[in-house]
Amino acid sequence: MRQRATAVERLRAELLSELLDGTYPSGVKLPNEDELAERSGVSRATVREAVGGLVEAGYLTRRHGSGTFVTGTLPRRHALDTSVSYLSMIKEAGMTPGLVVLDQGEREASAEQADRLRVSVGEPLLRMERIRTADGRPVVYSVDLLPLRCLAGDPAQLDASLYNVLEQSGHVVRGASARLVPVVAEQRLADLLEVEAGTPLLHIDQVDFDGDGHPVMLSAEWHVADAFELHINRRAAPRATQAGDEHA
Amino acid sequence: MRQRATAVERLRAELLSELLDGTYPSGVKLPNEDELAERSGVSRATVREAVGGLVEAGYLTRRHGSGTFVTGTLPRRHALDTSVSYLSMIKEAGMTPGLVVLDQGEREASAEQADRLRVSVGEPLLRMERIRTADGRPVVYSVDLLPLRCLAGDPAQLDASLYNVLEQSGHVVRGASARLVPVVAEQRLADLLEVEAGTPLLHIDQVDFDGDGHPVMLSAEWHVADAFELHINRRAAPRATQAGDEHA
DNA sequence: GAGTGGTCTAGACCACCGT
DNA sequence: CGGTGGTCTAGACCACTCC
Repeated sequence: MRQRATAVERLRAELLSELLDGTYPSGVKLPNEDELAERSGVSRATVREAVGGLVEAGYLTRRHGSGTFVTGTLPRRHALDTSVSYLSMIKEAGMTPGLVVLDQGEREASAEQADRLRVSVGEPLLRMERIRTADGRPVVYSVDLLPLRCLAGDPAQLDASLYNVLEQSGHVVRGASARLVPVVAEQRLADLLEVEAGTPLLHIDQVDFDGDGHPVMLSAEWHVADAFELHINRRAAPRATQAGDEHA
Repeated sequence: MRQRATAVERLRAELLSELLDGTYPSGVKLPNEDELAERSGVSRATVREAVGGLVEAGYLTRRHGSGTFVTGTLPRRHALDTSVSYLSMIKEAGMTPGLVVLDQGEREASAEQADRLRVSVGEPLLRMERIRTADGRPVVYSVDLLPLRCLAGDPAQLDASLYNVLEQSGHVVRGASARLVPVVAEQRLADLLEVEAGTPLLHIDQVDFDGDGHPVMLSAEWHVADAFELHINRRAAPRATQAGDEHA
């Protein structure tokens, strides 16, 4: 199940560790790409790929002709496009995360759930209904569903993030497709999240995928709007060939 | 001002055109990477980079050992992480886009606006207040602010997308940082968007950046929730080196 | 085993930045 | 001008899929 990490992944993880432990503080210039390559015993192309991932994630900034620099301000830690674990998002926002399990049990997959998880109808699923808190205040109510056979070990031992549990079972979550829907809290949600009925909430309906692109978890979440800021970083889409590109 | 397109960009645009014009219909397998390379007169690395962008954008799917395939169904979705122009998003969703200009004028940058746009307080800004429609129905109300000096030509000639206008002025929008806030429509917004007061809306507060990373536009938008689906594709963040990666 | 994408190398030249 | 990132090449070997 475990696969040897690539040179790119190893170098990227090493660089990130050095960024986090202060070896390269904010604003400083990294060694140039040739030197990083030589130092790590890899080619420059490998360095560029490793560094590129950290640039995309916001840790580093490249300046053509000048160098590669550690990003001054902290990257958007709670950016919806990159982060996947709310536990770490809350922690990195400087708040104390908490978790209240409202319900934990086994369900059979409905037709729709089976379709989205690409399993058979009736497949046994673990269902977790929880509330996340930040500094004691409810911020997210969520219902997660995942196939029991994706889990190794004792399902009762589910203290940590479901992402960690999945990872220990050989399913590293590599990405997700999420649908965003603004809603207003009806009475039950309002009570759970300790807000007034009618308060605007952000509903996120999400499918998580592992490294092979297989769906491994369904998450339905309701976020309190002002608990902490939800950000996304957007990139321009690729563009087709068009006329008029060649004239002066 | 015009910069020669790279081989990667040219090939990517050419492939995208062929995807859109039906040369490669849904589900079919693309020629393999060696053949694409030879056919286009570039190296395989260049092909991989061009194709990789289209995979990220969701047009293509790679299957290790099998080939690269045209993504099956193009879902009607509003992918907030990749697209930046709503005009084209609405078009690509198969609906007819419309635009109603409520107000267009010049304002001086406030302290907060100047800070976010990195210009001086009082800098003249173009302000556009508009409503986008899809098949005649209001879907987005927006207020855009951008420095007048970012614009070339006649400011009265603003029929097209602001992104196009910026591009023709030498500021290609390459990305954006957006804050998402679920809200409920107060009376004025409800009237403008033809919904009832209290209807949940998604508010997006955004800064657009050009290729150099300089902010070029502020956008405040309010989206009708059920007009079409708002999606984001999430990717796992890079991870630092950790213990326990080497055991069997 | 043949075909394909996944990773990596060593080296080249270009474009941009600052002095 | 030297240093840096940006682009690209030609080729190699590996890992996976399917026949």
